[in-house]
Amino acid sequence: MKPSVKDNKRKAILDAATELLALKPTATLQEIADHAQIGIATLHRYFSTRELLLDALALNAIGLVDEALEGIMNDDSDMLRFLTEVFEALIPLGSKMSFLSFAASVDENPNILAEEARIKQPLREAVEGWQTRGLLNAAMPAHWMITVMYNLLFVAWQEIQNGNLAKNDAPQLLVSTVIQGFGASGRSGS
Amino acid sequence: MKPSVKDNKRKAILDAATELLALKPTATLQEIADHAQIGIATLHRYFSTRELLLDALALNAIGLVDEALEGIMNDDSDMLRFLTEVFEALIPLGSKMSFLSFAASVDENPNILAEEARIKQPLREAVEGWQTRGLLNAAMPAHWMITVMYNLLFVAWQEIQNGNLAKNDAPQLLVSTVIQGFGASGRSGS
DNA sequence: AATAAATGATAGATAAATATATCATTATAT
DNA sequence: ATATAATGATATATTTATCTATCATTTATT
Repeated sequence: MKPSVKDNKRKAILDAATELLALKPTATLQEIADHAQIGIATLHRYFSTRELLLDALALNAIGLVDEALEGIMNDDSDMLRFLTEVFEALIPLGSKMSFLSFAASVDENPNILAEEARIKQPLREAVEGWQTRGLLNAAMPAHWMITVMYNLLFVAWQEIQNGNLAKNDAPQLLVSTVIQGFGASGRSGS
Repeated sequence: MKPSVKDNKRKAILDAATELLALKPTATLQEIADHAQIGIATLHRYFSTRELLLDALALNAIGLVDEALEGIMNDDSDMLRFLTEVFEALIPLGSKMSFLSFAASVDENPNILAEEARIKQPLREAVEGWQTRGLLNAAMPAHWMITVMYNLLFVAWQEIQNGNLAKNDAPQLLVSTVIQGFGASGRSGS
């Protein structure tokens, strides 16, 4: 069951491709091969068509998110800790998240749309639980909160790439942003 | 100085093209023409090459944002009102905002990058002022706040398009999200 | 070291997108 | 109503991207 060297290379290609396509969705196969530092012939050996590559990218992203969320259980006791762990796990996957939302909606692939909804389930259930408990604003639609959080994962990833945000600061900043907002800590309303 | 009928059509094409490209950056000229409900020959008459079309899209987006922000002055007295007005003005331009950030970074067009920074200036100055006054969290990087707000403009626009969010609810929801976050209204941090 | 597998560069073929040109039809203006 | 301008459909050419095939070189295996 150990991943072969070929599997590793395949994963490296997928990672590089996702990274580039998240920033430049119109990248050609040649550009993708360059970014992955391989010849275009090799790229074709691993993924015979662009369409197959895109499908593999989506499946890879889903698998990585599943893997990252594995083991992060919500014991319903400590919301901030749970959120921090989720963000720590998912920020490095920012480009994958972004690609997923885009590619899935673009390709209208129902399979991938379903998977995308599935991987959002844990966070959705957690949010709804916290709303019931009065920890989160019950008047705000849960769907909006989820959407915002997943989008901010990509924003954070991008800011890290651009050198505007320290990797280690990102999870806390995200938690603070979504829970408290930008308001001064004491009070916030008018 | 009145816009001619041809200018109006030109703008209509730009609007339709932005809308489509924001959702599907890989759209072909044929798809853009279809979405704008014109023949591809007419599209070529207005914009002779794809590159010229993309440049025009960026310039149009910048002009619309300028126009939308015109007249919204920050009197430094009422942060929530100012933010609400900015969001009311910019949410309908969500697809333009999104296209701008993407196209500019993709094309590496320095002109557009500069304009993009310029249209963010008013909000940046306002945020920094509010931080000084203690209305906003001074420990949070202003750059992060601006980036988040501009990204959420597109998210809100998208949610409206998808039918998940009422147009009239969006500005308030955005203000609430960025100022208070998702926390229950009373208190938020641990 | 010898063998097998994988790679990259390159060339060529196919397919797709973009760009140009023509013409009949529709809309607009006067 | 007529003339002018704009449009859309279509055909064609050109460019670009994708895909396939070949072969020498590099890398891995034993």
